Amino acid sequence: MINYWLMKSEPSCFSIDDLKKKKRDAWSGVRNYQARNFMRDDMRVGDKVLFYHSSCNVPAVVGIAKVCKTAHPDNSALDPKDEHFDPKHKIEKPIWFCVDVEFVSKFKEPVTLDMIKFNPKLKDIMVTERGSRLSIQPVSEKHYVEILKMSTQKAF
DNA sequence: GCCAACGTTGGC
DNA sequence: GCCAACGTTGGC
Repeated sequence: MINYWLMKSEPSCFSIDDLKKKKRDAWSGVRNYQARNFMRDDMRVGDKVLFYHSSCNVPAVVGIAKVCKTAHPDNSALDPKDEHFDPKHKIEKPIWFCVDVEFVSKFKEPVTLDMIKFNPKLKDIMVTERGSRLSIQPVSEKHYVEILKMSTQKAF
């Protein structure tokens, strides 16, 4: 039984192409408790991830990744020079966690936020809910499959 | 750059 | 534990 997720990243910071190049990487820098809890408590190896580009010209799901390592302490929080530094996070008492994700595929055409909003089958997906800022969101299998389907269709 | 929505912090 | 002030996210 695997779960499905949507994970947001600003492409200027870390894009699907960056992940493709690196093959796999730690999803570090999350400093939101709800998002952390999803990673720490619910994500398993093999879970599928919709890679979403946020805060950019065309917000969109741009590809697929999968979880390749379960949660471990996110020690970017230890580094005072890191923008995600958190003095409350200690080696012996970590607060922040991240999973590792592995590149699976990049869509030929992104499934844009507009396309998602326009598709009635996706009308209750979390990412289009008002004020939905959570950077890691659970996605139902139906929604996941529908977005995959859209990624193989021509965008009109 | 604006701003609505939401999360976090800290005084009380 | 309340809640005002502040910070952040992210679409537009």
